[in-house]
Amino acid sequence: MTSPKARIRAAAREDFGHEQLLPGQAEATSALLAGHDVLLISPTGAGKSLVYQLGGDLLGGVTVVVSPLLALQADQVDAIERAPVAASAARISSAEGAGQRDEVFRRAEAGEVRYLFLAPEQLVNPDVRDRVAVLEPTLVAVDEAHCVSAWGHDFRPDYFRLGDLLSPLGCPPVVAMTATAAPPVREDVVTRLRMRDPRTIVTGFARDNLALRVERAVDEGDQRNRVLDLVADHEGTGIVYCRTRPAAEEYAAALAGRGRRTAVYHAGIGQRRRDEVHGAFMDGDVDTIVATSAFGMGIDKPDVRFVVHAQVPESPDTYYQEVGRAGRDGEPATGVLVYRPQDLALGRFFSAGLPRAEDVQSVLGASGRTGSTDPRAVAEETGLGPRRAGRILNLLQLARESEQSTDRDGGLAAAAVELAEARRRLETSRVEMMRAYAETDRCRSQFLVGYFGEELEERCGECDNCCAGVAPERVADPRTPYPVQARVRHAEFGDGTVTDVEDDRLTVLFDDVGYRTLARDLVADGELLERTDR
DNA sequence: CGTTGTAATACTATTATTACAACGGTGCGATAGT
Repeated sequence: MTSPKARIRAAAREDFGHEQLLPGQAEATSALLAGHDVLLISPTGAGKSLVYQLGGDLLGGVTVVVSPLLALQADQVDAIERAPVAASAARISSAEGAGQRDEVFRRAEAGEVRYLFLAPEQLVNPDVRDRVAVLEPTLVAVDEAHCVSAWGHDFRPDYFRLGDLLSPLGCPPVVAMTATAAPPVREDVVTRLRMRDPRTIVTGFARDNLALRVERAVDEGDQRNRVLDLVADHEGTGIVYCRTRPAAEEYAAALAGRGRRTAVYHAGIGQRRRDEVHGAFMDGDVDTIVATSAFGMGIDKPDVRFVVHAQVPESPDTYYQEVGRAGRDGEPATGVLVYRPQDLALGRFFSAGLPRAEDVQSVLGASGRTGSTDPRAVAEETGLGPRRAGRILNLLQLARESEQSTDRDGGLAAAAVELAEARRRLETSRVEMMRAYAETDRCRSQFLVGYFGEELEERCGECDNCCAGVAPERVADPRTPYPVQARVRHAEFGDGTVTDVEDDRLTVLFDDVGYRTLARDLVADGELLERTDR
């Protein structure tokens, strides 16, 4: 009898043509084979896809892959069909007609489709859901799983319901994959997908070939000049990230005027143009892409030499993801943030406002009367927009799950509003953590890795703070009463988990108010902050 | 929250000041019109 690891290695070699497995791949796959759910956090390009491919290959049957972008699905379908095992992959989406969809299901029922790709929205259709359930999938893979947390709340509400939508499939093992997940995001993914006793596997947060820098701009003119000069100073391929479409257009024009081979990319330029620009970027016909956050998932070009942020993003989560597109080939690369504190204000604008108590009541009443939790039906009944209705339904659902006590509707509505407020506080605290990153004297890699709940023992030696000699040596006093991961209770902020310890302060992720950085001498006496896990 | 553009008000005039509204990201699916 061969060991599971040997089976996995053999399958990787024979069926997918990989002589070596990357860190975490065998571990994650064997956990799946043993029937566990797996949360796999690992950088793009570190072979997350191979985990569900191997899992599906070895478990047999149909693997359902939930993936957020249609373009991403197309790439992955192609990749599987090119593999030596020649497993067949197909997808269900609005891009195919009813006839093509029937054909895919017919082939899948005949055992000819091993990997079935779809967006969460497809599963909302009961017909699709039933036909997928008939296939009795043996594995469910959720790609870009952080979307469950980041988008599920109101942007793409069906992500929020993904756990519900997957439950008719018979509860096969689930592997959730993402390149970035800070502790609250991990928690969200696990809860929303109803993962059971999940194994969390984390690989490669530190990026030792990436030199991080922050340049502080005094005003808008200074900011603009710095961005343009930074791009001029860098050879090779790069990405300039902006927060708004007009800003992206403006920088692209200015860079093109300076003779740079430049293209602009955002959701307003049309799908056709987006495909062209992406193609030109991959082929090396364009050096510099100036983009909004639309230029994101699925961008995997190994030789990006620099990423410049013309404006500061709303969270370290987003920043890490965007700057992480530099230097995937392992060669030296730089990530520069041009920082003007005013730009942080946009984050607050973009975050959704709080629902009005009367709307919550009206949604609660409507869904009670009709017995429906379908956003469209509730929107119809209440006269609210489908988006707003959907968001409130999500909040009510959350309130039910966390409260258990559904005794009074008034209590439930209040709990829903309270949850919206807590979510908003978390978002605000993320903005503050981004401010802290921009203004820290510490090693920037240590800061970012710490934000994601991991620890980097040594300073990177590459970032501006390390190079300037201002980054303190490893900060944690081993005798600290509040080590990383300790559970604590604060007199004002409530319960939380220590996420980062420095010489003179510590950062705590509070359950109700998000991240807070506390001065060590203020909590030294143990009255303001107490440990609750021992 | 911050920036930008427009209108109203200030007013020896030609422009200066102020008030205020508008705008700002990410994508699925379905549908209407070429």
